[in-house]
Order: sequence, then structure tokens, then C-alpha cells
Amino acid sequence: MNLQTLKIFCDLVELKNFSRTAELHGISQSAVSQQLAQLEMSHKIQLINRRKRPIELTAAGQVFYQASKDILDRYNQVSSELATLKQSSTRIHLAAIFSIGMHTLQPYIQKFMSIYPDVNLSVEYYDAKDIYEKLLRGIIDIGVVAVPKRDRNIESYPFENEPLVLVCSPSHPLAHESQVDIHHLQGEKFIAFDEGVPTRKHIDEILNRYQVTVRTAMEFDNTETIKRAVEINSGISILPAPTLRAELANGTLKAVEFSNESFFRPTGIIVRKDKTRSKAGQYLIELLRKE
Amino acid sequence: MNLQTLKIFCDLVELKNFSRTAELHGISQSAVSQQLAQLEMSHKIQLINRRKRPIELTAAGQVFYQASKDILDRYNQVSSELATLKQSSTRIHLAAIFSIGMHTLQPYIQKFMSIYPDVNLSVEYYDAKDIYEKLLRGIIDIGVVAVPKRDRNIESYPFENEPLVLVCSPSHPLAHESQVDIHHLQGEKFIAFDEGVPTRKHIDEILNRYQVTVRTAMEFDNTETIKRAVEINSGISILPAPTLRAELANGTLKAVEFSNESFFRPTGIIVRKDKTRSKAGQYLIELLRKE
DNA sequence: ATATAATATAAGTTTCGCTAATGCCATGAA
DNA sequence: TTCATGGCATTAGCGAAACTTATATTATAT
Repeated sequence: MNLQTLKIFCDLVELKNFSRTAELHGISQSAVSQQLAQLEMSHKIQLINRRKRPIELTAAGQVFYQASKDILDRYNQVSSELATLKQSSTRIHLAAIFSIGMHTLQPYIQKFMSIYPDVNLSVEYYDAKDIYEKLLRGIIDIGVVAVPKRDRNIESYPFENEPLVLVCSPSHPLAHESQVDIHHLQGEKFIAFDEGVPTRKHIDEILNRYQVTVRTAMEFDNTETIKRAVEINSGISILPAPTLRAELANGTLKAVEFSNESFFRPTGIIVRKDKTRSKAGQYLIELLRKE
Repeated sequence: MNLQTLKIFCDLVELKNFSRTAELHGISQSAVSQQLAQLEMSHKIQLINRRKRPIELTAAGQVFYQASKDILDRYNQVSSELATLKQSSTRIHLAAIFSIGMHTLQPYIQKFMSIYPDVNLSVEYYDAKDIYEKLLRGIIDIGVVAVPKRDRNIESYPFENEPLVLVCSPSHPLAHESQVDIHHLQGEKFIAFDEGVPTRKHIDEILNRYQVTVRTAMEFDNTETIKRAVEINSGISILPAPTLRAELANGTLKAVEFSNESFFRPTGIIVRKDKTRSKAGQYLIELLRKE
């Protein structure tokens, strides 16, 4: 039983003419005849009296016509309900931590929007803790965080590895070096991330590996405040290079690479494992992830 | 959109398992997967979350599940309504005039019942006027009458031609002839059909053709009463031979053929032109009609 | 990490519905 | 009544769609 057949039956009842009904549906008169025959065959009862011209409904036909109408109405209703749901499901919520700025995501977003121009993409910024929580609660669809942590319900894919550099005020002695050995940080006043920030742990591990101890002068939960503190020479810090663009350009800060090796802060895309993704969402994830 | 697909979707939702759903419908697991994919494709929205095991409905899926249920319910409802209508439509009402006895129809009815054993066939007897009226009102489906009259709304087909014979009491002078010239009826006391009975007109025409005048002693609307009148020698009559079987067998009446020619009373099957006929009804008509 | 159970995908086959051509039937005009 | 005409049914052949089998992929538990 096909809904299309019911539609054809209804139109046939209303038009009282096989050929015109066929034309309306873009099929042959024969097809309409066969569909009706099949309908009658499957119920083993005549629906239309062909011994009269124009054709007329039998009692069974009238009953079936009403039912067909009801069924088609219900189907059209659910179709439009789904269409509405689809609209809302094509809103993708992406959230990134503060230190992964718009300038990092911009090229990806531009590329994405050019392919899915109708998708409503929202980009917001929270701290890492909020991103994990909102992701699990289903409020956001994709998160971009630093040093992604493993979680049973979260799938993570690597994103960009951001070079970590030494940051200091232009008046600081190390400001004029082109490279610096990490051991020179020994005993320096240091502006660090709060304990809760994943990047803090990551940097601590690097310092530990080289057995360097710094004097933690201040702790902040975001790069902006750290940069302000370094600007007024309250200490030095280690930050991801992409976060320093503006300050390096206008000379309020100096960045120095490490001579020992290139340090990186890994960033990653995180999504809920169990959540279904729209085609667009899937594409955005594939665009962002790097294998 | 196929109703079968909706049924499969509902079962899938309830069983939460593709393979078992497939088994339930007697198809392969792959087919279920493909049908669901097609369903989602046509609405461009995901209905089932396969990233979870067991599978679970998406919001859209829940909406669609309810609609599918509604649609299938409505369809089942109309199906059973049609089944009820079918039951009543497979009752065929056949009506014959009194003088066409069970013994004439019996072989046809037996043959018919052997082919359509489930059909509820009712055979009733009325006078010709009632048969025409009930046929037009749709109370009966097939009529068997003598000398069928033409009518715009009635289709008639020839049935058996019944030989017309002279009937008289065994004590009547003509009773011992093997054949009789119709002219010998001149001036005889005659037991006739009522004016309204078609056979009356038919017999009158035959007598007129041979310019024979009889003395109409009595008029009755049925053969039985005529036979009783002839038995007590109230007069002679002309009747269809098949109506005399019993009386000829037990010797209460004598029948004599005419020497001039074989006279016949044509009988016919009548049906309403505009009425749809079931397969069984059509078959019964074809069984009865003689071309 | 790996095994297992479950779903998706791919290729080949069958089934089903469509078209085109033609036959049959109902209706109205001559 | 008969014939012409418009309209529905029927048939054969073909092409698209759905099914099956086999295999790949994915999710979950151990």
C-alpha cells in the first residue's frame, strides 16, 4: 500500500476521470487504472463503479475515500512537523575556549559557510570546564579546547598544535634574544594559568621535564589577563603564539622561541559520542579535525 | 511512501533491533536498514540514533512514530470496514417468477455453488411486477422473468425458452390427442392469466396470430391456481411445459403439443444496467444467460 | 585492546510498476 | 437501432526500485 496510490485515488474521485488524474500525476492513464485495480484487488472489493459515466463511488469507495483523506492529511501534518524540526536541527552550536580566538577558527568557518550557507552556525566562548559541561548537557554540539581530556562519553579529535613561546615585556632582559634556553626561566617570576586550566598542567609538565622551577607570581584563568600582567612587567609567561598577534604587532609584548625544542599546546575538537550529527555537523567536524 | 515501510519503522522502534524486525517481516536485515535510510532520506532528517545501542528515537523519530501509528491505525480501521462491506456485498439476491420453479433453476444454482461455495445466494419468488420494482430499488440483484420487457435501466439476457402446451383435464375430449391444431381451441372455455401477467399478453398474441378466439372463463395471476381450475375441468389453458411436471406424472392433467408450430414462452435474466456486480454475480449471470 | 553483536554498504538479481499499443464498453447522435 | 466517440481495461515489454547475500564498519563489554 502506497500513499501515492491513495492520493491518486482521491484525485480520481474528485476529477472523475482517469486520464486527467494520470496527467495530474504525470503518469499514463493505464497506470492509474492499474493502481486502482490493485487497490480493489488488495481489499477484494470494488471502489468505483465503471459501469456509469462519469464514474461514481460505490459504498465501499466512499468509506475508503474518507479514510484516504484522513491518512494523507495526517501524513502531510507530520511532514511539516519534521520540516520544522529539521530547521531547528540545522543550528549548530560551536564553543571554543577564550584563548582560541576567532582568528584561528575564522578560515574554517568561512569554508564551512560557503558549503552550507543555510546552516545556522553559532560560535561562542566559554572556559574549558563550561564547554565540557554544556557539551554533555547537549547545549553545544562541538567544542574546541586545549589539551582535551579523555572521557567515556566524549569523542575527541586533534585540532591545531599551537606553538608555545616565552612572553615578556619589551623591557625584560630576555626580550632581545632570538631564542632562549628553557633553563633560563629558572627562578623567574612567572604569570601562570589557574590550577583548573588544562594548559597550566601541560606547561607545568614541560617545565618539570626540564627540571625548571619558576616563581609563580600570579595566576589567572585567561590569556588576556596574563598578557596584561606581563605587559606591566609583573613577570614572564609561556603562552600559545596565536594569542599574541595583536600585542606583538603593536610592540607591547615580546615573544621568544625556545631553543631546546618546539613546545606545543595540543588543541582538539570534542563531541558527544552518542549524539547524532546532521550532515552539516559531520562535515564541520571533518573540516576541523586533523589526523 | 509505503505503508509497509511505516509498519516496519514502528516495529523497529518497538523491537529496537533491525534483524528481529526484518525476521518479523520476512525480509533481510539489510532491507530494513535500507527502508529506514530511505525514510530518513525522503524527509532529510534522522529518525533513529544509531550511535547508541540499543538504538533510540530522535525527537523527529518520536514525532514520526506517533504519526505512523495513527496512519496505520486509520488504515486498519478502513480495512476492516471494507471487509464488513464485502461480506454484505457477497450476498446475491436472485428472484424468479412463481412459474419458473426451483427445478428449472436448480442445476444452475448447484453449478454456481460448487464454484463459489462461500457466496451467500438467496433465491426468492415474486410476481413479475414486484421483481422489476425490487430490481430497480436494488433489493434484488438478478431477476428471472417471462417475456422480459425493455427498460432503459434494465439489461436483459435470454434464458430458457419454455415450450407452451395445451393443458386440459384427462376427461377432456382433446386429452387423448397426441397433437392438436390450435384452431380446435376456437370457442373453448379458457383459464387465462390475469391481464397484468406478461405471459397473458404473449399467449393472446399467439391466439390472435391464428385468429383463434377463446371464451375466457377465469383469470388467475399464477400457474398453480390455473392448474387447479383446469383439473376440475373448468376449462383448458395454455401453460409452459416445465410447470406441469408433477401433474403430468400423477395423471391429474394432460398436456398436448400443438401441431401448427412449437410455441414458446421466452424467459430472461434481468439486471440493473448501472449496478456493479461482484465477480460471483457476474459469473452467475453468465451461467444463466444463453446467447 | 579486542571480541562480539549489530548496523551500514555494495553488487547482483528479482520484482514491480510504468508505458505504449490495443481492445472493450458506455453514452449520445443520426 | 446503429454508429461514432470518448473513456477505461488489458497486455507485453522494459526500466527502476527493492530485495538478498556478502562484506565492511561501528558500538559496546570484557
